[in-house]
Amino acid sequence: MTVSRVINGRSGVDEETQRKVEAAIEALDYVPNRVARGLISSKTQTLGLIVPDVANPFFAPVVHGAEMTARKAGFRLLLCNSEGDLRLEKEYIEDLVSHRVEGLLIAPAGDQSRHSVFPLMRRGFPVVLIDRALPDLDCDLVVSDSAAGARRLTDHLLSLGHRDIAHLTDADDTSTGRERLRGYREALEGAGLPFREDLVFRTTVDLIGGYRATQQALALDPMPTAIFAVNNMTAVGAMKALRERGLSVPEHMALVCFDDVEHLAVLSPFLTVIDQPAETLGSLGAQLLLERVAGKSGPRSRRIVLQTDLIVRLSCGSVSGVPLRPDQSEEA
Amino acid sequence: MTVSRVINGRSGVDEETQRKVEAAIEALDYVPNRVARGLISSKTQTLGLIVPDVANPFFAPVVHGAEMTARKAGFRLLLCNSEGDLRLEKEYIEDLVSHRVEGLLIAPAGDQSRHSVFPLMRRGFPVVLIDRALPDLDCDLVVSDSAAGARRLTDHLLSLGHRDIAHLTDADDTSTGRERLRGYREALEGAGLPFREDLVFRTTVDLIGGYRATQQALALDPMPTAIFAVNNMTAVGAMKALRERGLSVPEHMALVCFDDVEHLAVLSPFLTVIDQPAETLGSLGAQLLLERVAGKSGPRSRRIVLQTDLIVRLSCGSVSGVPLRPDQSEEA
DNA sequence: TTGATTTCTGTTATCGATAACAGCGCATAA
DNA sequence: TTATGCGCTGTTATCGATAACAGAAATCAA
Repeated sequence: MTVSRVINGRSGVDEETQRKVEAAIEALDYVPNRVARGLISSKTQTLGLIVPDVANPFFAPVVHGAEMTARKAGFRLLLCNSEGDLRLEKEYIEDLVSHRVEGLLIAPAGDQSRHSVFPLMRRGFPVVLIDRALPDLDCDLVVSDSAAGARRLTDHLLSLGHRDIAHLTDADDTSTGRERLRGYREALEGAGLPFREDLVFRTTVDLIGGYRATQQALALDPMPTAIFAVNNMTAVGAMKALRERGLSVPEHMALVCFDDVEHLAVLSPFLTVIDQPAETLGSLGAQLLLERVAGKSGPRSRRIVLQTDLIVRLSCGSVSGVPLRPDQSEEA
Repeated sequence: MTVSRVINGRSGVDEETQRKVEAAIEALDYVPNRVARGLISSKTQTLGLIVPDVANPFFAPVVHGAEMTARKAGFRLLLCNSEGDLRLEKEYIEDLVSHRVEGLLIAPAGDQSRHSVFPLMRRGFPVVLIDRALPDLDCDLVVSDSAAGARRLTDHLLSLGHRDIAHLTDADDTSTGRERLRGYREALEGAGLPFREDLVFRTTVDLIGGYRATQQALALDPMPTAIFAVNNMTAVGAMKALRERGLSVPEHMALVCFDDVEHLAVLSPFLTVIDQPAETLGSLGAQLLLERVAGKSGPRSRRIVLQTDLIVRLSCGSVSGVPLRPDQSEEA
């Protein structure tokens, strides 16, 4: 008991005793057992973060933002990689809960993640979703405005004269994919152009998916003049397919996508993108979660939609001779 | 007690009772408390993994490999990001130990990490180092053969006629940096060329560091004809500096580095690199650690050095008119 | 029928930290 | 002298799962 008092810096311990205890701790390499502490207080000071792909450079700042915010509040963050696999994601959720993390920050693998998340919510377990919403699930949420971003990217392409714009997206099982598709469609319709289902290519939103979808897009006759990839890795896959066909950006094909990634931007400084506030996504998500854990947030769920930035580079060329206008850049 | 028996699938429970218990578990959303289980058994079935930078694409497969191996053995992996900061690294180590992870897999931030790692070893706590060794620390270890890789990269440049080869590396506080510098030096001396300290640029081994070091290298007179960057991010920084000076690879400058990263390779298909078996680094490290946790490994420490692959692309041009020989590629 | 055995379920004690409280010694006040 | 308070340290009970064992009911053997 006295040892416990010393460790936790409580008052009521003689200075002499305190010194003796500290000496003993030093001599024995004693490390207090947080497992036991967590058991009695049911406070593990730990949050869980599940992302579909730690290897995706978009998630690096998300993780970083969440971690910093958690640390500042004296919480640590357990990071798990669901690999976009619903089964694995469910396993991790159960695992983290049984380890008594005090709350979960989840970037869901897909719409079906709701079956894993809903039981948590029903129990009143603190959960915050980031990056992707789940259908029919009234949960704290931090996302960026995908539809608006997609509209801006598409408008940008339209303003440069592009009419046949291919869109590479996922199999309609994420809110981000749906919203970006909606933005794409709205921009087309706003310009009085028809929405063509044959220009929408559904695939896995990674390098290989982008590669294959682009191959299909290039097989169209006439070939589209622009490609709007739903995220960075899909765009990289598109680059690969284009290069193999001897097509270069922006001369033969315009290419735009979501997510600005520093090292990709250096290597392909021509890519026009929508930049999401990834670090903010993570830190705001963690903040909402911490509030909920502390019981400071009411029963109502909070939905935060962050605005995005259009960064115009050189990847869009011009179809009808309309020149590139660098002043369109809205980069900060 | 009967509930415990049902959960753990022990025998000696009536079928009827078992069904009732399972129904109750379902109805109550009951999740067993691993904290309590860990307390009594002191088996948390958890390993810790500390890496200096989760955002570095090199570490993504390392993490993945370690995670897969841990999972297969019924362990989970807590991932922590030390950001190359010794203080943060030390904090995470203490944190994970007090959470009673059963072993630690550490990619150390730098040589000074030994002050955090040594006390663990003294206590007999299971630790395995990956990617980087620590001086005077006799610890299980999985690294790749940096010196040999650096020799091959340098030999490749020499064989193409390059003589003034700049080397971008860190401030001599990681084993990988030292070993790569040694390989570079040995290759030069093997070719009868002097080792020139003025061609070695010490910096932080990230994008900004590579950028600044390259600016310095380009200020030399005569300018080097080749740059050997110690890792992928440093090379990306070099690309940025080169482009700003209007220099392109390989026409004006050869560029080689360690680490092959898929999406970077797609965007810069000219980069000649040493490919480290990153996933193997993670999975072998986890395997050694699991053996040590299980007490299956003796007191002697095991040191595994993995061989690397030279992947020749087009980034090295030729100074003296020696043509590129594509058959030099040793890609699998 | 009675003791032995098997099958099943419940009790007690334990892991380590700590909340709540008990107890001891000493000092000051009445 | 006795009562009251304060400062310090130790005891007991607790968190939840489970090992070890105890006990109850049913079955079997003699």
